[in-house]
Amino acid sequence: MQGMDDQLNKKVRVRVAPSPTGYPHIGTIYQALFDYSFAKKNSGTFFVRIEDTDRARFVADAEEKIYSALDWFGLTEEESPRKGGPFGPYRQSERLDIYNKYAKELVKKGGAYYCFCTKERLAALHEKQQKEKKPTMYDKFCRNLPKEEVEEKLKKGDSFVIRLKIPENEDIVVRDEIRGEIHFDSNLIEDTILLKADGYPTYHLASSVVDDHLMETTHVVRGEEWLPSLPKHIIAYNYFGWKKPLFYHTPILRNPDKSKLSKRQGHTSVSWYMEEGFLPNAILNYLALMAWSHPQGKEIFSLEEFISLVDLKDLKPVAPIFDLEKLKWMNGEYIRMMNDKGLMIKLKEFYKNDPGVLKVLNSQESDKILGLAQSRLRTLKDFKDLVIPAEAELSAPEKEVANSLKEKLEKITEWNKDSILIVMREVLSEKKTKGSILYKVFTGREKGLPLPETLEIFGKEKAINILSK
RNA sequence: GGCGCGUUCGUCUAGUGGCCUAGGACAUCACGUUCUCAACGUGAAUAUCAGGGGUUCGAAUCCCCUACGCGCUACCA
Repeated sequence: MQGMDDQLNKKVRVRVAPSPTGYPHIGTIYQALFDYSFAKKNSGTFFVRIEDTDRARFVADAEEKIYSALDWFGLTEEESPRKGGPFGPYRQSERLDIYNKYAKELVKKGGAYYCFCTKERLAALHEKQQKEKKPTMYDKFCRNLPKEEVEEKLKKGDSFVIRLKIPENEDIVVRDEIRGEIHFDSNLIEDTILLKADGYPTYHLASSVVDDHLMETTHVVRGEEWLPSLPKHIIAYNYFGWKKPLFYHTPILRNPDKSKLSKRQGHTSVSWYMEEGFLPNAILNYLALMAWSHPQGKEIFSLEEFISLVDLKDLKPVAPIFDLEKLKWMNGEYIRMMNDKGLMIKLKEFYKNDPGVLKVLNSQESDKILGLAQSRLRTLKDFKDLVIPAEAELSAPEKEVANSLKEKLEKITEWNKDSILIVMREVLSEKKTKGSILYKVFTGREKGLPLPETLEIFGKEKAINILSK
């Protein structure tokens, strides 16, 4: 507990550290939500570090997209490559000399060593280990190479990596603040690579140790998939003699089949949620619920409320299945909580490239239409089907209903929703049909915004026109 | 295979030794309202708390074992 007190005495600094290897992942937002909220609660700093050390998977505009995703959710960071800050640079590819320096320092301290093994040798080794059903891990071949031999190879310009020297025969005890103490047998931990042959660091050196230390991260919030490598990081911290941050491994989001949330089964891309008309606050609320529950059991709560209540140690260790249905329900709740103006802004933004819908939104009657639509939306995307009729062929009986309706509507002298409703009822009882058929006639769908109200808004002429088509 | 984490309704969960014959939410179904679809209201169904052993007067809650699920096991993060 000593460690915890120490950390709390320092200014809270938490980070989200995405890799620009694709479009922003909902999991990154999930992490950022806890980071951001915890930082705000403790008047700390939330910052972004871009982990672009994997050149093979690098995607050029991914970083830009990460920022716009963060902004969209209102989880804007204080320090980052785009904003700068006192601990920069915040892009790992610009910190290569730093990692290099610390890797070599670790070698000097005896906590790491040069390894000249070829990928071919490693591949053969793993194959052999697999055949023998032994753990596939590095056999420490270069761990005790004579100094002179190492010097010579380096001078010759041989390709090398630097590996972490894992102590032998030790019970490594690490602490995850959510789960408590965890024990690992050091003999089962690989002498992991810290610095790659291309001079780039791996996560184990750059992110988890050097950067988090140099950037004074106090609380590391990261996915559960990192738990197995925690002992490596702890060992490295110990070699350096650095004070460790507190570690929180958040439960991973899962697909309906329980595997790690993936593109194939779930929706992982932030842009998908944007395109489907989800509200950022609703998503955040839902995400918070995935690893945390409100002390009073509330399910709907604002970011502000979450910030005021959140404590990282209350996060749950159980990996939840991401339920899109519940998210949709929640999104609908958020839509219903908005005032007319707020909803209008969201809709105009969402449909900015859709002239058809935009025309409705910019019309005189838009407020009334929004009022009718609001309780019928689960996502912003639902709005279009409510206001833009579908192309549909009417059957013979449907045409008959349409004609009868037209005839009666034309006779109305006082055009309002009550008189329209009377006519609708007449038609329904004469033709002995359900109300849905009236909707089919007007909208091409068997459902829609309440007809008396919408027809009143449209006016007699327009209503008759629709039926004349 | 090895190591680690996890396990309460289909799903998200409440629950920290007696208030639990297990509560809430989503989804489902029914009813009410009704011009359709929603929204809203009421109600129903769904969990032998993974299984088995302990500890205890008493266990979903503590301990052990087993099973199952997931994660990791890369010069990815």
